[in-house]
Amino acid sequence: MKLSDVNTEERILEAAKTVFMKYGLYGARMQDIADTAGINKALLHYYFRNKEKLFDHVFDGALSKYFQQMEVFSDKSLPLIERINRYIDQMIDFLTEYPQMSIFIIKEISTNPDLFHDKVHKIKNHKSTSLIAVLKESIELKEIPEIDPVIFLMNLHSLCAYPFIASPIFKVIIEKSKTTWSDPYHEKHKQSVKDFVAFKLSN
Amino acid sequence: MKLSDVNTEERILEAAKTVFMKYGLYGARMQDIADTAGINKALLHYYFRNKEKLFDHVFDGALSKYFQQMEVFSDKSLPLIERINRYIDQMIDFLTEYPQMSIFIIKEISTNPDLFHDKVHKIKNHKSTSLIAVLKESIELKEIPEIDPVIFLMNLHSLCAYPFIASPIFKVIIEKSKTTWSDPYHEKHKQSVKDFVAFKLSN
DNA sequence: TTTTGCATTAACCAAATGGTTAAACTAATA
DNA sequence: TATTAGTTTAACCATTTGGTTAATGCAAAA
Repeated sequence: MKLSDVNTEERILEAAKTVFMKYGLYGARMQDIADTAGINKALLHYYFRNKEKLFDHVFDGALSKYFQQMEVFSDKSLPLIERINRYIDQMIDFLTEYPQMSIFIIKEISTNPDLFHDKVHKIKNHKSTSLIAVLKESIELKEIPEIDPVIFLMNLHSLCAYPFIASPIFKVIIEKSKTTWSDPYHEKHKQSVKDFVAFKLSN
Repeated sequence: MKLSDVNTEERILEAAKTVFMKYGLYGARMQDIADTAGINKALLHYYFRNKEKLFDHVFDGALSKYFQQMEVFSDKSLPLIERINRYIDQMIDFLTEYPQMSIFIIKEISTNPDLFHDKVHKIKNHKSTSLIAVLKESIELKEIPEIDPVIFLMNLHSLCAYPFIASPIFKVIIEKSKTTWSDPYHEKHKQSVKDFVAFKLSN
């Protein structure tokens, strides 16, 4: 086995990630991925039998990283609000690093919902305690007000993820009314979500 | 001119809307649109020179309808909170009717941000008073707390639109913890956003 | 009825694209 | 050095796809 083995596969996956994230499954071109990786197109098919196999690798990786962010909900050593606040920090940091992630996942899922169903189930089984269950428990223990856990989860995700998804729209809407959407807003964004959580969960 | 003229063009646009919304510019197939409209593929190019022209028609229509929802912000005859609450009702009703709308617009914009910039500018000029400006004014008049208008606008949009965008994800996450995401949640969703607004804008 | 001009279609084309093949290269191994 | 087995490539193939063309249909005008 040559040393370049790992290297080539790595480079392919990195290139695939970039191209798939930008154009999606349909829009991505194998030639584009090959060029980005600096290799021959046939070599793609040598390492990954076909486009779908390659896509699956990228997509699974993205999906698993995405859901990985939610594991903090299960950390029983922390108070509920603290868990959620950490999730907010983590998730927003994560999305700052991979701003295309949400839109990429959603794009593919909305185009092909069937395929998605199985994949999430496999991942979901790893972390047994979901936020919904945790919330229900806390409500029963009267630790938090009687909110609807599903609505709350939805609102929480919305506040975290949507700004990254819709940033091209916001950039235009906001226009010159403020400077670039960058660092200062990053923290303000986090805080606004935390405020929302505090508002919803305080007695 | 035959009567069927208008009819055919209508049917093409309707079909194009359906197919483009589902697959996006890249993924949509002219043959698919033709089949959906029940006509020959060549007829598409007779009415709309090429794919992009046809897409533009659909996209422009979608974009204009989308931004049209925000016109209520300019209605000076209503108190600010009332305007925003109406916007929430309108927007969520609108997205309930066209659940693919947000993801469609965002998908295309994120793939092709340049083209988008001009289009919004044309539309934006029509409604002079944006929510940001209105908020700034109200803050100066001490009618509402000193919130960051951009953050607020972002949060508001997030809460309204994201649930529709991410509904495939939520459907899986929620799973059997609740029944289908439908009518009862529709109103609950609206109310949760209104609660957020009340929380943010009340002194 | 004949003509005219738009509407519609079947057949076709060129380019793009995912994928294959057979040959060439390369570095260990015998 | 010769062999072997994995790696990489150029050339090629079949299919898909946006788009064209030339012929046909058809309703109103002449």
